[in-house]
Amino acid sequence: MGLRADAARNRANILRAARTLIAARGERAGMDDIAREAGVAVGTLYRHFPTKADLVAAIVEEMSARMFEALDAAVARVDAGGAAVTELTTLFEWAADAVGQDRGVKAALRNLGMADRPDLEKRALAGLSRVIEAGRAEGALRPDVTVGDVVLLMSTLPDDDVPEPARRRWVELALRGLTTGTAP
Amino acid sequence: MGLRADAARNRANILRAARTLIAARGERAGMDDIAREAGVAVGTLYRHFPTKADLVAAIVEEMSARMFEALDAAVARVDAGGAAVTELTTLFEWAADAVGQDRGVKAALRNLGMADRPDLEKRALAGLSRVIEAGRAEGALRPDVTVGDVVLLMSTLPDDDVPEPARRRWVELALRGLTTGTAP
DNA sequence: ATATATAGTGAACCATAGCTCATGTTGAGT
DNA sequence: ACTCAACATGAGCTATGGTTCACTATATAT
Repeated sequence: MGLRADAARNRANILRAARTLIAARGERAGMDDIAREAGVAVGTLYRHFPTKADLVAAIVEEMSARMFEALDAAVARVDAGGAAVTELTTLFEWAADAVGQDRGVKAALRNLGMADRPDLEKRALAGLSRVIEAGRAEGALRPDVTVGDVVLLMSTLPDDDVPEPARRRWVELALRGLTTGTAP
Repeated sequence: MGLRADAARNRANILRAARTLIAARGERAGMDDIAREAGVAVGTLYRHFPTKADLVAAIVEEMSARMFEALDAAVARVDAGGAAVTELTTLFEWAADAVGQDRGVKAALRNLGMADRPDLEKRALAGLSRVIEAGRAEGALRPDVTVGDVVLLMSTLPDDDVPEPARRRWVELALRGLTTGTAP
């Protein structure tokens, strides 16, 4: 068998605490703080995650999972005949919201560009490719737009030190750079 | 009279060292390192700059000065009848290069948005306004583009952890969001 | 019920980095 | 030359934060 019952419970509590604190304070969240929030001693924390980097990686992976859900949903809608630009817009807005609420998301977005998990990266890029290809076929996206462009833009989404309306405006401007729409 | 001869010399050395190390390592540059690079003891460093924030502020101010030169030159060319979009492009490309070579520039760019030095901020925004207004008049910039948009985009320029060609591509995409040009 | 591997505890360790201060040095005015 | 305020020095203080480990507790298989 695998984990002891109490160990499993603690692991879950640690992840929940880390999620909360990293969302709020980013990597500035301390190991002692996370342990206290989880109702656990530091040593226990280190039993489950031998290093802070490991813990952060676990959280970032959770973020990535949420991103995949959003991406998969978008791809599904595109495959069902939905407008690709609409879906791309939705994705950007989803990311902007996520970045605003959770400091860990930025790291997850960066992970898309740089290869930390080659397998997942492949999957993400494949999904995005699907959407972008469709958008180009529709003539709604400029013909030279690549997956790299989208990843590049997403990974430079403004942090949450930029107020919400500005972040939304940023998305609007970024999308204009990708789409074929002309000025009003 | 003001500074003693040796004090002035040391101050200059400190600023030079700080410039170099902050350009290379950003705010991660340590006070001890800067002092050693300047050929000076830490205490001397602290005599001239009572706190690290003060030293960084001094360097950021130097960066701002360089930015002003670029901006003023652009404004002058626009006033002389130059194309505003061209100048805006030049500004973005200048900033992208600067960010790539110097980690301190990012902080200086952020200072444009947030008010740290209200007087200088006013001047920067006035200059940018001039260029943007001209661009709109030419019909080369979309009518709804504001100074805030440009500052917003500039402050999210990719760091130097993004390779050079990608940074340049980013500028291209960002400018597309501001200009009226259609897809090729 | 007992044994024991597995897990938990938290005080202490260590490295880093900003900063201080008692002491020594020197530029510049007389 | 002499003086002294201004300046420089650098060992060490302090706070922070990741990490360890000797010891204690307990879940679970028998």
